[in-house]
Amino acid sequence: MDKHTTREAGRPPGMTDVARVAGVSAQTVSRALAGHPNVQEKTRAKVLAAVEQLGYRKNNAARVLSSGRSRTIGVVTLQTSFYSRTALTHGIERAAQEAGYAVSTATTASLDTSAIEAAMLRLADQHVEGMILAVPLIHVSRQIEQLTGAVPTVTIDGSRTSATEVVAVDQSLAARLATRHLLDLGHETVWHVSGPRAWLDASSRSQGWRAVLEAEGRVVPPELEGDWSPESGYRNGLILGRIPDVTAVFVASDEMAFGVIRALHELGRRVPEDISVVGVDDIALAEYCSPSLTTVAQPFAEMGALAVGHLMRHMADPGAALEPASVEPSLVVRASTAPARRA
Amino acid sequence: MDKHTTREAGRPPGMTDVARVAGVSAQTVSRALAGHPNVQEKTRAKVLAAVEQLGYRKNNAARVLSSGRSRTIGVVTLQTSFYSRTALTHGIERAAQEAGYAVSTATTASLDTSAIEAAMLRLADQHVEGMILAVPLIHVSRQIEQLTGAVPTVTIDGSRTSATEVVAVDQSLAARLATRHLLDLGHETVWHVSGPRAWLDASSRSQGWRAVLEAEGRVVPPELEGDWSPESGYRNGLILGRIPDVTAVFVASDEMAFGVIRALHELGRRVPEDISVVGVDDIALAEYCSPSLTTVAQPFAEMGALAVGHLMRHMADPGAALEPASVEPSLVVRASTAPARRA
DNA sequence: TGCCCAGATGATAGCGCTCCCACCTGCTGG
DNA sequence: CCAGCAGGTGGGAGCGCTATCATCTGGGCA
Repeated sequence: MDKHTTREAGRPPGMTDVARVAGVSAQTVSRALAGHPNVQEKTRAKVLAAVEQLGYRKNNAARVLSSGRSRTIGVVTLQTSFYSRTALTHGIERAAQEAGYAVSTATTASLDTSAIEAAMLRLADQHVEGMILAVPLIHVSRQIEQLTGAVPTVTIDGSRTSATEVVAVDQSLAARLATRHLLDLGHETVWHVSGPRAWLDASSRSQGWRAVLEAEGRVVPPELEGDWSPESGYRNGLILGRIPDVTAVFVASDEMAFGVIRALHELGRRVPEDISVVGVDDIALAEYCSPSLTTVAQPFAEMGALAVGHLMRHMADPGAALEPASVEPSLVVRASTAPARRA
Repeated sequence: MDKHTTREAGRPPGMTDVARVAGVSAQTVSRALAGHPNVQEKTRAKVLAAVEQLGYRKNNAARVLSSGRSRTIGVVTLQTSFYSRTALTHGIERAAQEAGYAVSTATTASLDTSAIEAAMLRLADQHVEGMILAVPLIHVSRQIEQLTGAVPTVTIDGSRTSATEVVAVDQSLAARLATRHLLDLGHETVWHVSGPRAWLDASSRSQGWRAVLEAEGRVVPPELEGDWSPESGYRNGLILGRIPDVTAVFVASDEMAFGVIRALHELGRRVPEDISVVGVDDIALAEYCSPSLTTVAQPFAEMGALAVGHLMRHMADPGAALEPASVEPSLVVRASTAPARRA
C-alpha cells in the first residue's frame, strides 16, 4: 500500500486518481472533462469510464482558485415575499441553468446603498462572473461604480451606472395600456396608486399614466403612494373610496389592488359597478378573487431570460456596449373594470 | 520594482500583501482575521489597518480549498412562486446570516428523485457544510441516503432518511384547528380539499381533518385533491358548489382557497352565509380579499430559524441524534367562516 | 537559578485544479 | 529525405489560503 498509489479512505477521489485509473495524466483528464477539442475520442472515453468508476466529482473550489472562473452569476434581490421577486428569480434561475451557469442569490433587507454594496460584495467574494441587480439603485456610490466596473453587471429596473447594461419591462407602456383601457370604457379620468417613488418601475408607471391623461386633456388627479403591500393598497383605498368623483383607479401592483378593492367594498363602493380597478403583475390569484382582477401582465420569466442572455453577452465582451433591452407587458381584461355609468 | 515585493496592478491584494504592509507573517494575518484568540490586540490592530489600507478581501475559493470549510449551507426548494417557498427561504436566510453562514439555494423543477439528487449534488459541489431539504422526499434513493450521510441534513416536511434530522410544522394540528373551528360553528361535517398526496404536509393535514371528524362521530366526506394552485382550488370548488350538503370546507392552502371561493361565488353559493371556508398559510392577501379568509397561519420564519438552529447543532455533532422539532400553527379567524344555519 | 509551559509568532507544506510550456508522435512538402 | 508543423499528451508551477509544526519569548514555581 503505497500512499502515492492509494489514497486513504474517506478522501474523495481527485483528478490524479482518475488519471491513474484511466492511465493518462491529470492534465489530460482536465482537458477531457473540460471538453477541450484536442483530445482523442478514445482517451476521452477512458477518462469518462474512470470518472464513472470512481464516482469522481470536480472540486469547485480548486477549479475557481486555479482558473478564476466559477460558472456562477449572482443576483441581488430585495428580501421580500412579493410575487414579482419570486417570479423574476425563478425566470433567472431557469435561464441561467440552461446557459450552464449556477445562480447565487444575495438578498438585501433594505435599499440603502450600503446594504446593496454589502450584497454585491458578498457575491463578489463568491467569484461570480456576472451580476444581475434586481433592486432599484437609488444612489450609485463610488463602491458600486467600482464593482460594476469590475464585474459585468445587468440591472433590471432601468437604473444604471456607467458600466451596467440594462434590461427592463416597458413600465410606461404598462401604465398607458391600463389608463387607456379605463378611458376607453368612458371614465372621465383615472386615479393612481403608485409604488414607492424610489423604484424606477413605480415612477415609470406614474409617468405613463400621467402622459395618457395629459394627451387626452383629462384632469390629472393627485397621485397616492403605496409600498407594494396589500395593506398600503387598503389604506389608499379607504381614501379613494371617500372621494365621490373616483370611478377608475390604476393601481401599480396586483397586491395593492387587492387592498384597494377590499377598502372600496368596506366603504360600500362596488367594483366594477361604481369603480373600475386595474392592477399590474398578473399574479396567480388575480384571476380568482372577486371580482377577478383586470391587470397588466408582466413577462417575468421572459425578463429573467433576457437579463441572463444580456449578461452572457456582456460577459463575453465587456467592452461592447449593448443597447438596453426591453420586453412588453400586456393587458389582461377581467371583471374588475366596466364601462363608466353616464351621469 | 521587484516582483516579489510589488504585485502587478490589476491583481487584487492577497494575504501576503497584507502581511507585508502590517509587518507580520501571512500566518498571523490569517489568525487575526479568523478571530483566533492567541493574537495580541496590537498585532490584530496592525493587520486590520493594513486590510483597510489595501482594500483586502478574503479569497473564498482558496479558503475552502485549503480548509474544506465553506461557512455555507445549502437549501433545496421546489422551483415555484408559491408563497410558502419564498417565506420559508426568507426565514432560513435570516437565521443563517445571524449564525454567520451563507445560504446557497438549489431549485428543482420536479420532485423526481433524480432531480432532487441533482440539486443536492450541485450543493455538495459547492462544499456546503449542511443542507436543508425543503421538498418532500417521495422516494429515498441510495444516492440520497449516501449524501445525507455525508453532509449533515435537515428535512423540513417530515420525510427523512436514516441520517437526517427533522423539523416540521405540526400540520395535523393545523388541520385539527381548522376542522374543529368549523364544527364549533355548528356545521354537521367538514369537506376537505387537500394538497398533492406526495407532500407529507398535505397528508398530515388530511389525517388531522379526518381524525377530528371521526372523534366527533361525524360523517367523513370524500376528499378532493388539488395541486396547491388557485386553479386546482377553482376546479374543486366547482364540484363542491354543486353538492347541496356542503356547508363547510377546509382547504389545504390559501391559494387554493381563493380558487374554491371563486368557484362557489360563480355557482351562487355565498361565502360565508352558505358555505364557510378555511385555508392554510395566512398569505398577505388572505386578509384583503372578500370575504377575508379565515386561515391557519404557518410560522414560516420561525420554522426557517428552527431548521437552521437544528442544522447547526447537527453539524456541530453529527453523531448525536436530535429529536424532531416542531412549531405550532395558529388559527386566524376572519370573515370566510360563519355559524351554520339551522335547518 | 533554572526549568517548564503557555502564549505569540513564523516557516513550510500542501488543498485539487488549470495554466503554460515542452515533448513526442506522424505527417506534409520543398 | 529531413525540416517543419500540427495534433495529442505530459510535467511542472502556481492560484491564496490554512494546518501543522517549529520557534521564540516571558513568566511562575520549585
